[in-house]
Amino acid sequence: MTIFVFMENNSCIRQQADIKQINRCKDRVAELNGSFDYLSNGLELAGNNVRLKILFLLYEEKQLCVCDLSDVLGMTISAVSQHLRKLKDRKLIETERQAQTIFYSLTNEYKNLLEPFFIILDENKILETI
Amino acid sequence: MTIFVFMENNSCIRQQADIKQINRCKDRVAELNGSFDYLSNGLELAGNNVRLKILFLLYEEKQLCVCDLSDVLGMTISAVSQHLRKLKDRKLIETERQAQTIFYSLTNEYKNLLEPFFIILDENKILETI
DNA sequence: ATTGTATTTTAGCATTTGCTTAAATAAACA
DNA sequence: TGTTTATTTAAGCAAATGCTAAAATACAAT
Repeated sequence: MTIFVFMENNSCIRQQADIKQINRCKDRVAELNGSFDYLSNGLELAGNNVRLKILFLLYEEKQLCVCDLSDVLGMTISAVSQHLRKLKDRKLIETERQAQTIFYSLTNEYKNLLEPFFIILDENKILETI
Repeated sequence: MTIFVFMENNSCIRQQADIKQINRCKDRVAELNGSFDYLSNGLELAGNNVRLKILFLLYEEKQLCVCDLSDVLGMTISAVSQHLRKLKDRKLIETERQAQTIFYSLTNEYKNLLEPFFIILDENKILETI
């Protein structure tokens, strides 16, 4: 049985396009599609300035409540709560109730994933890294 | 000279709040403020599913043009071009013209910063890492 | 049961995002 | 010089985001 693989250049207008390269890229994107979704799902939330601070503070302090965070960040409790909800919905953080206070902490999953950044941040070495 | 540091709990309503902890957090946020800005600036863009793919493809292939990317991603050239513009405006990528084709590539700065993620993605080990 | 404390949720609104389609540039080449 | 090729830009629009202010919920303590 012969399988014909037509590597025609049907959408890229560029005439000198490297069709092998393009097909390699297509395969790669298809192969890693789930990982892209997972990663962008997390980075989308971590990319917000306020939420990045929240995530980092939880990394450093292990656990904090909305009220602590609203104080630290100088924001409304309601605003912070809404950020926490997004982070919780997507499993970046989890909750534990202690009496009347609800403490938030990083899930292990995302602690591991975001750690490379937190280490850089922790040492304030952003400018050295780049 | 004596400096009085009033550690009153003036905004967090929670009565048992750990004021030392809150002040430590406030100092940390103030100290790392520039780094938070820098990092969220990049992650905000990398957090988009399409742009994450673009960044990763540039990481793997060294350089690609809009047309290649539009083909690989199955998107309009215009749509991809607008993503590339954002990435270029914020210095995540840079351009080099070769004849009629404009090639995009990662800046060293962000190649280093995003590398931890790309390595995980590259090996498709997201599920092992977390 | 009632009050107080901690937090979430809802509705509303201005702003931003990401796309589409169409028009505009920019440089190579006949 | 005009045409082709590669790409960007602009206008427009639906959907998403992030906040405020007000109302609702959850649990503790009396």
